[in-house]
Amino acid sequence: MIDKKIKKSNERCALQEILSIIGGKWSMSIIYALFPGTRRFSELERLIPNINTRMLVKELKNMEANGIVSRKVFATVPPTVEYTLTTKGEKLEPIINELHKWGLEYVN
Amino acid sequence: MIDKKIKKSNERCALQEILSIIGGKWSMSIIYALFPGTRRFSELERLIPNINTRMLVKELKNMEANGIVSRKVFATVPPTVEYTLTTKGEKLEPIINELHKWGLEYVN
DNA sequence: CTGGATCCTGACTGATACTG
DNA sequence: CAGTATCAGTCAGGATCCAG
Repeated sequence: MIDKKIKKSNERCALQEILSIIGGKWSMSIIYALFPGTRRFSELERLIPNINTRMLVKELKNMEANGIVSRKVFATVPPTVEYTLTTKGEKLEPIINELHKWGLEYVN
Repeated sequence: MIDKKIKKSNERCALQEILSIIGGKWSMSIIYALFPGTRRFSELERLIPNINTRMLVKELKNMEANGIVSRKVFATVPPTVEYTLTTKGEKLEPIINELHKWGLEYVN
């Protein structure tokens, strides 16, 4: 939706398209929590401090729409939903790890 | 200012501290524009499409406060201000380039 | 040229209540 | 368990005008 507006801008705007996908306040934390593998909704909610349900849902939907995570629903009682990184999402692992290292070295 | 609130959170929150520094909508575009070297304020404004003056000022101040860019003022008429990446900021180059490549490959 | 000041909108947030 | 709905508050981002 937001993408549409900046879609046809020039190459230098690529970074902004990327940020519209993974620049959300919680996106990277979620991706980070998914690196080890599949997680259930409640696991993510527990693993990511201070996130609330609504934001987690929102980011997960956004990232699913952008093909970064895949969502699998199991028709059990109680319901189970699992989130996994797609190949596209996994490619972000080295980048986010580098960013994380940069933060540890230079932040504070 | 925002940092204060999340300062004492645990390690998993490191990503959020980083995002509070370079997660702004325009931060990465500005850093990207500074990779080749020093730029004047008006150069940045011209190089970064769709940014407005206030946001550029704001982000530059934020990044200066976080030690990512350095600001040099020349007392000329008309005034000249040059912005340069610090060492800390230059360390982001490979990361942002990787992110950029990821975007070119996977966005759209 | 390089910003500061102001006003305004939309995104994010927190708390709570509710559903399949 | 995995969300949706609503109200209300804060804050980042955008537009415009003004100043040294």
